[in-house]
Amino acid sequence: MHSELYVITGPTACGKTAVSIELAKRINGEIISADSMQVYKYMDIGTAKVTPKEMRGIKHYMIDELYPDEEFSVAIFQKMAKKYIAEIKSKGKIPIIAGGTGFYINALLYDTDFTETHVDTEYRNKLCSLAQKNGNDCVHDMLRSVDPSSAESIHTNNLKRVIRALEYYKQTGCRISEHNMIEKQRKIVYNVSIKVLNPERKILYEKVDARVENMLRQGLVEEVKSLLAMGYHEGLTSMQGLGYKETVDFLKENVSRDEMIYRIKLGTRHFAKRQLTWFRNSLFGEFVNIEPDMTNEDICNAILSNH
RNA sequence: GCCCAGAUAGCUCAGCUGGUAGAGCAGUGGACUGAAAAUCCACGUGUCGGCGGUCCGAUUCCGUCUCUGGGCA
Repeated sequence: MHSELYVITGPTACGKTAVSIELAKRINGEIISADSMQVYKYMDIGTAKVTPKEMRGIKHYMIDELYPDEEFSVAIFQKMAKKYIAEIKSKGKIPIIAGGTGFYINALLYDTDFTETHVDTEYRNKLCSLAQKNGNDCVHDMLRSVDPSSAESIHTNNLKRVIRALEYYKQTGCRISEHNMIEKQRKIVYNVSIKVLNPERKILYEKVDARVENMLRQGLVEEVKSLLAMGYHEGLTSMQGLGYKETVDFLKENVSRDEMIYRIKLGTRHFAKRQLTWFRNSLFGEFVNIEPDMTNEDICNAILSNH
């Protein structure tokens, strides 16, 4: 094993957690979670967070780092993860990045530059209400006038990204399209082995359904109730997570329990599909096909064999 | 047994008075560089239940059969 860093990723419910722990045991590693939701405290069932028992003594980072109302972003993730990589290495151990948020993994591996801007909620809200009043075209036209290239590549209806591009221009005076072009030239800064766990699609979807059923059995609804009781409202980014927003809708009696379950399963399937698109076209990880009868040891062998 | 209503894409259904079909959802592919479990885009041929008949031409009209609801006995 010549890699200084391992990445274990894959679509949700593919079995990353158990495999990464097995790998950590095998190579004397510690795990950094690359997951946009498991960072939050109190959100355990809905995020399928590793339990202390499952960890089997392997130290995990980037889990339970924040309260559900704290700001989190790819930039914060990158900064913290870099720190933890150094920490793990200094102990003579091997860092393993495990998680399904491809965007975060890329930012870390390519060491994307995020130092120039901050979140401007006021400006975002202003643009948002402008779009609501005058239509998405209005805001998109604003972008076209300052950054035609971005306007060209970002669809009018993708308000979030249109707003971010405008925010970037407002704060830096530069076009985000130019910034992105420069950042895209970056090379991976680690000697890393990137593995994408890839079960057959049909089996993956069955696993997703089973996992959702299990979450309900474990008390997802109670978890969401308790978050709401603690004052974490539905508008928070954390509460927009899969399983959380649907459960809030159920508790508000907007949808039936069956409808809630259907939506969580469906949303999770869609999510898994989006993740795979990212892994294929942006992360360029090596896909490891997972057969139903493979044990975690088998999968680790496959991960370690060709490197 | 009789009466009524249905039978159209994987699912739910649209298809004025006949010119071989179209939406939503599902599914698939894609984008993404400080909200990413978010946000956004693209892609719709299927014995129009079976068999006959009328017609230049039937998913559309007629007959009949099968099946599914509902009602009456």
